[in-house]
Amino acid sequence: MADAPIKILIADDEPDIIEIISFHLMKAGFDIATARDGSEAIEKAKLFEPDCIILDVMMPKRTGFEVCEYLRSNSQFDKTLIVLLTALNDEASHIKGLELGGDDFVSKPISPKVLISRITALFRRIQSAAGDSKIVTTNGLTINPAQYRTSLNGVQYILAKKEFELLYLLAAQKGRVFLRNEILSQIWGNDVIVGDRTIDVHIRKIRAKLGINCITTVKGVGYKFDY
Amino acid sequence: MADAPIKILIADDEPDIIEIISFHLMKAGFDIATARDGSEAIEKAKLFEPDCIILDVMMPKRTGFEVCEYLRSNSQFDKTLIVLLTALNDEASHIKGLELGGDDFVSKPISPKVLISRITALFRRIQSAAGDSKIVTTNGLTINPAQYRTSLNGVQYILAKKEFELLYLLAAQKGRVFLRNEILSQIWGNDVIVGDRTIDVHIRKIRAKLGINCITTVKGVGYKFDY
DNA sequence: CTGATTATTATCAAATTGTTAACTAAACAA
DNA sequence: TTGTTTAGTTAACAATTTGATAATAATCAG
Repeated sequence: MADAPIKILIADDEPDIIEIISFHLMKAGFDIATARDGSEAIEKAKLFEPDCIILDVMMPKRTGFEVCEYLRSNSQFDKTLIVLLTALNDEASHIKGLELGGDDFVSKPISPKVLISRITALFRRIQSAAGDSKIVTTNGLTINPAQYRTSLNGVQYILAKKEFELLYLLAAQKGRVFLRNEILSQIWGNDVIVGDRTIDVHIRKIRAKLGINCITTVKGVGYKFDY
Repeated sequence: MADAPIKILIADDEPDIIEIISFHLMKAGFDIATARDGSEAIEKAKLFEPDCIILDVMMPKRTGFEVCEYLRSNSQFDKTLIVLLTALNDEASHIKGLELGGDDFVSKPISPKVLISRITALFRRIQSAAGDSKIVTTNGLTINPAQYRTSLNGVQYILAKKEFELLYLLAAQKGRVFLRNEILSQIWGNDVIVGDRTIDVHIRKIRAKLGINCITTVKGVGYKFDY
Protein backbone atom coordinates (compact mmCIF):
# COMPACT_ATOMS: atom_id res chain seq x y z
CA MET A 1 0.00 0.00 0.00
CA ALA A 2 2.89 2.30 0.76
CA ASP A 3 4.57 3.74 -2.31
CA ALA A 4 8.00 3.01 -0.85
CA PRO A 5 10.51 0.20 -1.32
CA ILE A 6 9.40 -3.06 0.23
CA LYS A 7 10.97 -3.69 3.63
CA ILE A 8 12.03 -7.16 4.73
CA LEU A 9 13.29 -8.24 8.13
CA ILE A 10 15.45 -11.37 8.24
CA ALA A 11 15.81 -13.25 11.51
CA ASP A 12 18.22 -16.16 11.75
CA ASP A 13 20.94 -17.11 14.19
CA GLU A 14 23.36 -18.27 11.51
CA PRO A 15 25.33 -15.26 10.22
CA ASP A 16 26.12 -17.01 6.93
CA ILE A 17 22.47 -17.43 6.10
CA ILE A 18 21.63 -13.87 6.99
CA GLU A 19 24.45 -12.65 4.83
CA ILE A 20 23.51 -14.68 1.78
CA ILE A 21 19.82 -13.93 1.97
CA SER A 22 20.20 -10.25 2.68
CA PHE A 23 22.73 -9.89 -0.11
CA HIS A 24 20.36 -11.35 -2.65
CA LEU A 25 17.28 -9.55 -1.40
CA MET A 26 19.08 -6.22 -1.40
CA LYS A 27 20.22 -6.87 -4.93
CA ALA A 28 16.58 -7.54 -5.78
CA GLY A 29 15.75 -4.05 -4.52
CA PHE A 30 14.32 -4.75 -1.08
CA ASP A 31 15.09 -2.71 1.99
CA ILE A 32 16.65 -5.06 4.56
CA ALA A 33 17.00 -5.31 8.33
CA THR A 34 18.30 -8.29 10.29
CA ALA A 35 17.99 -9.91 13.70
CA ARG A 36 19.88 -12.76 15.37
CA ASP A 37 17.31 -14.19 17.67
CA GLY A 38 13.59 -14.19 18.35
CA SER A 39 13.56 -11.35 20.84
CA GLU A 40 15.60 -9.12 18.61
CA ALA A 41 13.26 -9.98 15.73
CA ILE A 42 10.28 -8.67 17.66
CA GLU A 43 12.04 -5.49 18.69
CA LYS A 44 13.25 -4.76 15.19
CA ALA A 45 9.85 -5.58 13.75
CA LYS A 46 8.28 -2.86 15.85
CA LEU A 47 10.81 -0.27 14.86
CA PHE A 48 11.43 -1.20 11.25
CA GLU A 49 7.82 -2.02 10.40
CA PRO A 50 8.70 -4.46 7.63
CA ASP A 51 6.30 -5.62 4.96
CA CYS A 52 7.67 -9.13 5.27
CA ILE A 53 9.50 -11.04 7.97
CA ILE A 54 11.63 -14.08 7.26
CA LEU A 55 11.91 -16.17 10.40
CA ASP A 56 14.12 -19.13 11.06
CA VAL A 57 12.18 -21.62 13.14
CA MET A 58 15.15 -22.61 15.27
CA MET A 59 16.43 -19.51 16.99
CA PRO A 60 17.70 -18.71 20.48
CA LYS A 61 15.55 -16.86 23.01
CA ARG A 62 12.35 -17.26 21.04
CA THR A 63 11.70 -19.73 18.26
CA GLY A 64 10.27 -18.65 14.93
CA PHE A 65 6.97 -20.17 15.97
CA GLU A 66 6.83 -18.06 19.09
CA VAL A 67 7.69 -14.92 17.19
CA CYS A 68 5.07 -15.77 14.58
CA GLU A 69 2.45 -16.30 17.23
CA TYR A 70 3.35 -13.05 18.91
CA LEU A 71 3.22 -11.06 15.68
CA ARG A 72 -0.11 -12.53 14.73
CA SER A 73 -1.64 -11.57 18.05
CA ASN A 74 -0.63 -7.97 17.48
CA SER A 75 -2.74 -6.05 15.04
CA GLN A 76 0.18 -3.84 14.13
CA PHE A 77 1.40 -6.76 12.03
CA ASP A 78 -1.89 -7.70 10.40
CA LYS A 79 -0.58 -6.99 6.96
CA THR A 80 2.97 -8.22 7.48
CA LEU A 81 3.88 -11.32 5.55
CA ILE A 82 5.61 -14.04 7.53
CA VAL A 83 7.86 -16.57 5.83
CA LEU A 84 9.19 -19.37 7.98
CA LEU A 85 12.47 -21.15 7.34
CA THR A 86 13.38 -24.52 8.65
CA ALA A 87 16.12 -27.10 8.38
CA LEU A 88 13.68 -29.90 9.02
CA ASN A 89 11.66 -31.05 6.11
CA ASP A 90 9.06 -32.12 8.54
CA GLU A 91 5.42 -32.02 7.84
CA ALA A 92 4.20 -31.33 11.33
CA SER A 93 6.17 -28.14 11.80
CA HIS A 94 5.27 -27.07 8.31
CA ILE A 95 1.59 -27.29 9.14
CA LYS A 96 2.08 -25.80 12.56
CA GLY A 97 3.83 -22.80 11.05
CA LEU A 98 1.05 -22.13 8.59
CA GLU A 99 -1.61 -22.57 11.26
CA LEU A 100 0.12 -20.10 13.52
CA GLY A 101 -0.45 -17.53 10.84
CA GLY A 102 2.61 -17.91 8.65
CA ASP A 103 2.14 -17.09 5.00
CA ASP A 104 4.79 -19.33 3.53
CA PHE A 105 7.15 -22.01 4.63
CA VAL A 106 10.49 -22.70 2.98
CA SER A 107 12.80 -25.60 3.79
CA LYS A 108 16.54 -25.31 4.03
CA PRO A 109 18.82 -25.55 2.18
CA ILE A 110 17.46 -22.31 0.81
CA SER A 111 17.92 -21.21 -2.72
CA PRO A 112 17.96 -17.40 -2.69
CA LYS A 113 16.35 -17.34 -6.11
CA VAL A 114 13.51 -19.52 -4.98
CA LEU A 115 13.05 -17.45 -1.86
CA ILE A 116 12.95 -14.24 -3.85
CA SER A 117 10.48 -15.57 -6.36
CA ARG A 118 8.25 -16.90 -3.60
CA ILE A 119 8.26 -13.57 -1.81
CA THR A 120 7.63 -11.76 -5.05
CA ALA A 121 4.75 -14.08 -5.87
CA LEU A 122 3.20 -13.45 -2.46
CA PHE A 123 3.43 -9.69 -2.82
CA ARG A 124 2.08 -9.86 -6.34
CA ARG A 125 -0.90 -11.88 -5.23
CA ILE A 126 -1.64 -9.63 -2.29
CA GLN A 127 -1.40 -6.50 -4.35
CA SER A 128 -3.78 -7.84 -6.91
CA ALA A 129 -6.17 -9.00 -4.20
CA ALA A 130 -6.17 -5.48 -2.86
CA GLY A 131 -6.94 -4.20 -6.33
CA ASP A 132 -3.65 -2.41 -6.71
CA SER A 133 -1.82 -1.84 -9.91
CA LYS A 134 1.74 -0.75 -10.37
CA ILE A 135 3.01 2.35 -8.65
CA VAL A 136 5.50 4.45 -10.54
CA THR A 137 8.25 6.18 -8.57
CA THR A 138 11.15 8.26 -9.85
CA ASN A 139 13.11 11.08 -8.29
CA GLY A 140 10.57 11.81 -5.64
CA LEU A 141 7.66 11.70 -8.07
CA THR A 142 5.11 9.03 -7.22
CA ILE A 143 2.15 8.05 -9.33
CA ASN A 144 -0.27 5.67 -7.69
CA PRO A 145 -3.02 4.49 -10.02
CA ALA A 146 -4.97 2.62 -7.35
CA GLN A 147 -5.35 5.81 -5.38
CA TYR A 148 -5.36 8.21 -8.28
CA ARG A 149 -2.70 10.11 -6.44
CA THR A 150 0.35 11.97 -7.56
CA SER A 151 2.94 13.32 -5.19
CA LEU A 152 6.22 15.07 -5.64
CA ASN A 153 8.66 15.01 -2.73
CA GLY A 154 5.86 14.25 -0.36
CA VAL A 155 3.55 16.99 -1.59
CA GLN A 156 0.33 15.87 -3.17
CA TYR A 157 -0.88 17.23 -6.47
CA ILE A 158 -4.40 16.65 -7.62
CA LEU A 159 -4.73 15.88 -11.29
CA ALA A 160 -7.99 15.55 -13.17
CA LYS A 161 -8.90 12.18 -14.61
CA LYS A 162 -7.55 12.70 -18.11
CA GLU A 163 -4.45 14.43 -16.82
CA PHE A 164 -3.75 11.59 -14.48
CA GLU A 165 -4.33 8.92 -17.07
CA LEU A 166 -2.09 10.67 -19.51
CA LEU A 167 0.70 11.09 -16.99
CA TYR A 168 0.42 7.49 -15.89
CA LEU A 169 0.42 6.20 -19.44
CA LEU A 170 3.67 7.98 -20.20
CA ALA A 171 5.30 7.37 -16.84
CA ALA A 172 4.56 3.67 -16.84
CA GLN A 173 6.97 3.37 -19.74
CA LYS A 174 9.52 5.96 -18.88
CA GLY A 175 11.60 7.13 -21.81
CA ARG A 176 9.45 5.62 -24.49
CA VAL A 177 8.06 8.08 -27.00
CA PHE A 178 4.31 7.89 -27.47
CA LEU A 179 2.98 9.01 -30.80
CA ARG A 180 0.00 11.30 -30.67
CA ASN A 181 -2.07 8.54 -32.20
CA GLU A 182 -1.08 6.09 -29.52
CA ILE A 183 -2.00 8.54 -26.83
CA LEU A 184 -5.35 9.19 -28.42
CA SER A 185 -6.24 5.54 -28.75
CA GLN A 186 -5.03 4.68 -25.24
CA ILE A 187 -6.69 7.50 -23.35
CA TRP A 188 -9.61 8.45 -25.52
CA GLY A 189 -10.29 5.18 -27.32
CA ASN A 190 -10.42 4.46 -30.98
CA ASP A 191 -13.87 5.77 -31.71
CA VAL A 192 -13.65 9.12 -29.97
CA ILE A 193 -12.48 11.95 -32.15
CA VAL A 194 -10.72 14.86 -30.53
CA GLY A 195 -8.39 17.41 -31.97
CA ASP A 196 -4.63 17.30 -31.65
CA ARG A 197 -4.44 20.41 -29.52
CA THR A 198 -6.36 18.62 -26.82
CA ILE A 199 -3.35 16.53 -25.95
CA ASP A 200 -1.14 19.60 -25.76
CA VAL A 201 -3.47 21.29 -23.40
CA HIS A 202 -3.53 18.36 -21.03
CA ILE A 203 0.23 18.01 -21.17
CA ARG A 204 0.51 21.65 -20.35
CA LYS A 205 -1.79 21.32 -17.37
CA ILE A 206 0.25 18.44 -16.01
CA ARG A 207 3.46 20.42 -16.34
CA ALA A 208 1.87 23.43 -14.73
CA LYS A 209 0.41 21.53 -11.80
CA LEU A 210 3.54 19.57 -10.98
CA GLY A 211 5.81 22.49 -11.70
CA ILE A 212 8.39 20.26 -13.29
CA ASN A 213 9.18 19.30 -16.83
CA CYS A 214 8.72 15.59 -16.49
CA ILE A 215 7.28 15.29 -19.99
CA THR A 216 9.50 15.98 -22.94
CA THR A 217 8.22 17.05 -26.32
CA VAL A 218 9.63 15.17 -29.27
CA LYS A 219 8.81 17.49 -32.05
CA GLY A 220 6.97 16.00 -34.99
CA VAL A 221 6.63 12.69 -33.15
CA GLY A 222 5.00 12.82 -29.75
CA TYR A 223 5.78 12.97 -26.04
CA LYS A 224 7.76 10.98 -23.53
CA PHE A 225 8.11 10.84 -19.79
CA ASP A 226 11.64 11.61 -18.72
CA TYR A 227 12.39 12.44 -15.15
CA MET B 1 -18.73 -10.56 -0.09
CA ALA B 2 -20.33 -13.85 -1.03
CA ASP B 3 -19.64 -16.54 1.54
CA ALA B 4 -20.11 -19.48 -0.79
CA PRO B 5 -17.92 -22.54 -0.41
CA ILE B 6 -14.48 -22.13 -1.90
CA LYS B 7 -14.18 -23.88 -5.26
CA ILE B 8 -11.03 -25.73 -6.24
CA LEU B 9 -10.20 -27.33 -9.57
CA ILE B 10 -7.65 -30.13 -9.53
CA ALA B 11 -5.85 -31.03 -12.73
CA ASP B 12 -3.57 -34.06 -12.82
CA ASP B 13 -3.23 -37.01 -15.14
CA GLU B 14 -2.74 -39.53 -12.36
CA PRO B 15 -6.13 -40.70 -11.10
CA ASP B 16 -4.68 -41.75 -7.75
CA ILE B 17 -3.41 -38.31 -7.01
CA ILE B 18 -6.68 -36.69 -8.01
CA GLU B 19 -8.56 -39.06 -5.79
CA ILE B 20 -6.43 -38.53 -2.74
CA ILE B 21 -6.30 -34.79 -3.04
CA SER B 22 -9.95 -34.32 -3.84
CA PHE B 23 -10.96 -36.59 -0.99
CA HIS B 24 -9.03 -34.55 1.52
CA LEU B 25 -10.02 -31.20 0.11
CA MET B 26 -13.69 -32.17 0.10
CA LYS B 27 -13.37 -33.29 3.67
CA ALA B 28 -11.89 -29.89 4.44
CA GLY B 29 -15.06 -28.31 3.05
CA PHE B 30 -14.01 -27.23 -0.41
CA ASP B 31 -16.12 -27.61 -3.51
CA ILE B 32 -14.12 -29.75 -5.97
CA ALA B 33 -13.91 -30.26 -9.73
CA THR B 34 -11.27 -32.26 -11.56
CA ALA B 35 -9.56 -32.45 -14.94
CA ARG B 36 -7.21 -35.00 -16.47
CA ASP B 37 -5.17 -32.90 -18.81
CA GLY B 38 -4.31 -29.33 -19.58
CA SER B 39 -7.00 -28.72 -22.14
CA GLU B 40 -9.70 -30.09 -19.92
CA ALA B 41 -8.37 -27.94 -17.10
CA ILE B 42 -8.90 -24.81 -19.16
CA GLU B 43 -12.40 -25.83 -20.22
CA LYS B 44 -13.45 -26.71 -16.70
CA ALA B 45 -11.90 -23.55 -15.35
CA LYS B 46 -14.14 -21.48 -17.57
CA LEU B 47 -17.28 -23.32 -16.56
CA PHE B 48 -16.57 -24.02 -12.92
CA GLU B 49 -14.96 -20.65 -12.14
CA PRO B 50 -12.84 -21.98 -9.30
CA ASP B 51 -11.20 -19.82 -6.66
CA CYS B 52 -8.11 -21.96 -6.84
CA ILE B 53 -6.62 -24.27 -9.44
CA ILE B 54 -4.17 -27.00 -8.59
CA LEU B 55 -2.13 -27.88 -11.65
CA ASP B 56 0.25 -30.72 -12.18
CA VAL B 57 3.16 -29.47 -14.22
CA MET B 58 3.47 -32.67 -16.24
CA MET B 59 0.18 -33.25 -18.00
CA PRO B 60 -0.83 -34.42 -21.47
CA LYS B 61 -2.08 -31.98 -24.11
CA ARG B 62 -0.99 -28.91 -22.22
CA THR B 63 1.52 -28.74 -19.39
CA GLY B 64 0.73 -27.00 -16.15
CA PHE B 65 3.00 -24.17 -17.23
CA GLU B 66 1.05 -23.67 -20.42
CA VAL B 67 -2.24 -23.70 -18.57
CA CYS B 68 -0.88 -21.26 -16.02
CA GLU B 69 0.32 -18.93 -18.74
CA TYR B 70 -3.04 -19.13 -20.48
CA LEU B 71 -5.00 -18.41 -17.31
CA ARG B 72 -2.81 -15.47 -16.42
CA SER B 73 -3.31 -13.92 -19.82
CA ASN B 74 -7.05 -14.02 -19.32
CA SER B 75 -8.47 -11.44 -16.98
CA GLN B 76 -11.34 -13.73 -16.04
CA PHE B 77 -8.82 -15.52 -13.84
CA ASP B 78 -7.14 -12.51 -12.29
CA LYS B 79 -8.21 -13.49 -8.85
CA THR B 80 -7.85 -17.24 -9.22
CA LEU B 81 -5.08 -18.79 -7.17
CA ILE B 82 -2.81 -21.15 -9.04
CA VAL B 83 -0.90 -23.86 -7.19
CA LEU B 84 1.58 -25.87 -9.24
CA LEU B 85 2.53 -29.44 -8.44
CA THR B 86 5.63 -31.17 -9.64
CA ALA B 87 7.49 -34.40 -9.22
CA LEU B 88 10.78 -32.72 -9.87
CA ASN B 89 12.29 -30.89 -6.98
CA ASP B 90 14.01 -28.67 -9.42
CA GLU B 91 14.72 -25.05 -8.77
CA ALA B 92 14.42 -23.83 -12.33
CA SER B 93 10.88 -25.03 -12.85
CA HIS B 94 9.96 -23.78 -9.40
CA ILE B 95 11.04 -20.29 -10.35
CA LYS B 96 9.57 -20.56 -13.80
CA GLY B 97 6.21 -21.50 -12.34
CA LEU B 98 6.15 -18.55 -9.99
CA GLU B 99 7.22 -16.18 -12.71
CA LEU B 100 4.47 -17.39 -14.99
CA GLY B 101 2.07 -16.14 -12.39
CA GLY B 102 1.69 -19.14 -10.12
CA ASP B 103 0.92 -18.39 -6.51
CA ASP B 104 2.45 -21.43 -4.89
CA PHE B 105 4.55 -24.38 -5.86
CA VAL B 106 4.42 -27.73 -4.11
CA SER B 107 6.71 -30.69 -4.78
CA LYS B 108 5.54 -34.27 -4.90
CA PRO B 109 5.23 -36.47 -2.97
CA ILE B 110 2.35 -34.37 -1.74
CA SER B 111 1.09 -34.41 1.78
CA PRO B 112 -2.60 -33.59 1.65
CA LYS B 113 -2.36 -31.89 5.00
CA VAL B 114 0.44 -29.67 3.87
CA LEU B 115 -1.40 -28.86 0.68
CA ILE B 116 -4.53 -27.93 2.57
CA SER B 117 -2.72 -25.76 5.02
CA ARG B 118 -0.84 -23.99 2.25
CA ILE B 119 -4.06 -23.29 0.37
CA THR B 120 -5.75 -22.15 3.53
CA ALA B 121 -2.85 -19.84 4.33
CA LEU B 122 -3.04 -18.33 0.87
CA PHE B 123 -6.75 -17.65 1.13
CA ARG B 124 -6.37 -16.28 4.62
CA ARG B 125 -3.70 -13.88 3.50
CA ILE B 126 -5.63 -12.74 0.46
CA GLN B 127 -8.77 -12.15 2.43
CA SER B 128 -6.98 -9.99 4.92
CA ALA B 129 -5.29 -8.08 2.10
CA ALA B 130 -8.70 -7.43 0.60
CA GLY B 131 -9.72 -5.85 3.89
CA ASP B 132 -11.82 -8.58 5.38
CA SER B 133 -13.82 -8.10 8.52
CA LYS B 134 -11.44 -6.28 10.77
CA ILE B 135 -12.03 -3.32 12.98
CA VAL B 136 -10.76 -0.20 11.29
CA THR B 137 -9.27 2.56 13.40
CA THR B 138 -7.75 5.82 12.24
CA ASN B 139 -7.45 9.18 13.88
CA GLY B 140 -10.04 8.46 16.49
CA LEU B 141 -12.51 7.01 14.02
CA THR B 142 -13.43 3.40 14.74
CA ILE B 143 -15.48 1.20 12.50
CA ASN B 144 -16.48 -2.16 13.90
CA PRO B 145 -18.08 -4.39 11.29
CA ALA B 146 -18.95 -7.17 13.71
CA GLN B 147 -21.13 -4.80 15.70
CA TYR B 148 -22.13 -2.42 12.94
CA ARG B 149 -20.92 0.41 15.12
CA THR B 150 -19.03 3.58 14.37
CA SER B 151 -17.46 5.98 16.81
CA LEU B 152 -15.45 9.13 16.49
CA ASN B 153 -13.30 10.20 19.45
CA GLY B 154 -15.34 8.05 21.77
CA VAL B 155 -18.68 9.35 20.59
CA GLN B 156 -20.93 6.86 18.88
CA TYR B 157 -22.60 7.62 15.61
CA ILE B 158 -25.39 5.44 14.35
CA LEU B 159 -25.25 4.77 10.66
CA ALA B 160 -27.92 2.95 8.71
CA LYS B 161 -27.04 -0.39 7.20
CA LYS B 162 -26.16 0.79 3.73
CA GLU B 163 -24.34 3.80 5.07
CA PHE B 164 -22.30 1.60 7.31
CA GLU B 165 -21.48 -0.92 4.63
CA LEU B 166 -20.41 1.79 2.29
CA LEU B 167 -18.20 3.44 4.86
CA TYR B 168 -16.66 0.14 5.85
CA LEU B 169 -16.00 -0.92 2.30
CA LEU B 170 -14.04 2.23 1.64
CA ALA B 171 -12.34 2.40 5.02
CA ALA B 172 -11.17 -1.21 4.92
CA GLN B 173 -8.89 -0.22 2.09
CA LYS B 174 -7.95 3.27 3.03
CA GLY B 175 -6.69 5.33 0.15
CA ARG B 176 -7.80 3.03 -2.60
CA VAL B 177 -10.23 4.53 -5.07
CA PHE B 178 -13.40 2.54 -5.58
CA LEU B 179 -15.14 2.96 -8.88
CA ARG B 180 -18.87 3.50 -8.74
CA ASN B 181 -19.31 0.13 -10.36
CA GLU B 182 -17.23 -1.57 -7.73
CA ILE B 183 -19.25 0.04 -5.01
CA LEU B 184 -22.49 -1.01 -6.62
CA SER B 185 -21.46 -4.61 -7.04
CA GLN B 186 -19.96 -4.85 -3.56
CA ILE B 187 -22.79 -3.23 -1.64
CA TRP B 188 -25.81 -3.81 -3.80
CA GLY B 189 -24.76 -6.92 -5.71
CA ASN B 190 -24.51 -7.49 -9.41
CA ASP B 191 -28.17 -8.01 -10.16
CA VAL B 192 -29.66 -5.10 -8.28
CA ILE B 193 -30.06 -1.97 -10.33
CA VAL B 194 -29.98 1.33 -8.54
CA GLY B 195 -29.29 4.76 -9.86
CA ASP B 196 -25.97 6.52 -9.56
CA ARG B 197 -27.35 9.23 -7.33
CA THR B 198 -28.06 6.62 -4.70
CA ILE B 199 -24.38 6.31 -3.92
CA ASP B 200 -24.00 10.05 -3.65
CA VAL B 201 -26.87 10.37 -1.27
CA HIS B 202 -25.46 7.74 1.05
CA ILE B 203 -22.03 9.30 0.90
CA ARG B 204 -23.59 12.60 1.77
CA LYS B 205 -25.39 11.14 4.73
CA ILE B 206 -22.20 9.59 6.04
CA ARG B 207 -20.35 12.86 5.75
CA ALA B 208 -23.20 14.69 7.44
CA LYS B 209 -23.56 12.26 10.31
CA LEU B 210 -19.87 12.02 11.13
CA GLY B 211 -19.32 15.71 10.51
CA ILE B 212 -15.97 15.03 8.93
CA ASN B 213 -14.80 14.70 5.39
CA CYS B 214 -13.39 11.23 5.59
CA ILE B 215 -14.50 10.34 2.08
CA THR B 216 -12.89 12.06 -0.86
CA THR B 217 -14.48 12.36 -4.25
CA VAL B 218 -12.28 11.53 -7.20
CA LYS B 219 -14.23 13.10 -9.98
CA GLY B 220 -14.91 10.90 -12.96
CA VAL B 221 -13.50 7.93 -11.10
CA GLY B 222 -15.11 7.20 -7.76
CA TYR B 223 -14.62 7.66 -4.03
CA LYS B 224 -11.95 6.87 -1.51
CA PHE B 225 -11.60 6.86 2.23
CA ASP B 226 -8.90 9.22 3.36
CA TYR B 227 -8.67 10.23 6.96
C1' DC C 1 14.09 33.45 -42.47
C1' DT C 2 10.15 30.62 -43.15
C1' DG C 3 6.81 27.15 -42.56
C1' DA C 4 5.39 23.76 -39.52
C1' DT C 5 4.69 22.30 -35.01
C1' DT C 6 3.80 23.06 -30.29
C1' DA C 7 2.57 26.18 -26.16
C1' DT C 8 -0.55 29.14 -24.04
C1' DT C 9 -4.72 31.26 -22.82
C1' DA C 10 -9.47 32.08 -22.48
C1' DT C 11 -13.92 30.49 -23.27
C1' DC C 12 -17.75 27.56 -23.62
C1' DA C 13 -19.99 23.07 -23.50
C1' DA C 14 -20.48 18.79 -21.32
C1' DA C 15 -20.09 15.68 -17.75
C1' DT C 16 -20.13 14.77 -12.98
C1' DT C 17 -21.37 15.34 -8.41
C1' DG C 18 -23.91 17.68 -4.42
C1' DT C 19 -28.17 18.76 -2.32
C1' DT C 20 -32.82 18.73 -1.19
C1' DA C 21 -37.24 16.97 -0.93
C1' DA C 22 -40.61 13.64 -1.88
C1' DC C 23 -41.99 9.06 -2.25
C1' DT C 24 -41.85 3.99 -1.24
C1' DA C 25 -40.72 0.04 1.37
C1' DA C 26 -39.47 -2.10 5.46
C1' DA C 27 -39.31 -2.58 10.47
C1' DC C 28 -41.44 -2.10 14.67
C1' DA C 29 -44.49 -1.30 18.57
C1' DA C 30 -48.96 -0.81 20.36
C1' DT D 1 -53.74 -5.14 12.08
C1' DT D 2 -52.72 -0.32 12.21
C1' DG D 3 -50.08 3.53 12.70
C1' DT D 4 -45.47 5.24 13.23
C1' DT D 5 -40.84 5.50 12.50
C1' DT D 6 -36.77 4.64 9.94
C1' DA D 7 -34.22 3.45 5.84
C1' DG D 8 -33.62 3.42 0.97
C1' DT D 9 -34.41 5.17 -3.51
C1' DT D 10 -35.44 8.46 -6.92
C1' DA D 11 -36.07 12.77 -9.29
C1' DA D 12 -35.08 17.46 -10.05
C1' DC D 13 -32.12 20.99 -9.95
C1' DA D 14 -27.83 23.55 -8.47
C1' DA D 15 -23.01 23.74 -8.21
C1' DT D 16 -18.85 22.32 -9.60
C1' DT D 17 -15.34 20.33 -12.28
C1' DT D 18 -13.55 18.79 -16.37
C1' DG D 19 -12.68 18.60 -21.27
C1' DA D 20 -12.46 20.42 -25.97
C1' DT D 21 -11.83 24.06 -29.06
C1' DA D 22 -10.29 28.13 -31.17
C1' DA D 23 -7.32 31.83 -31.56
C1' DT D 24 -2.88 33.57 -30.86
C1' DA D 25 1.94 33.43 -29.50
C1' DA D 26 6.18 31.07 -29.24
C1' DT D 27 9.44 27.76 -30.77
C1' DC D 28 11.98 24.74 -33.59
C1' DA D 29 14.02 22.62 -37.85
C1' DG D 30 15.67 23.16 -42.18
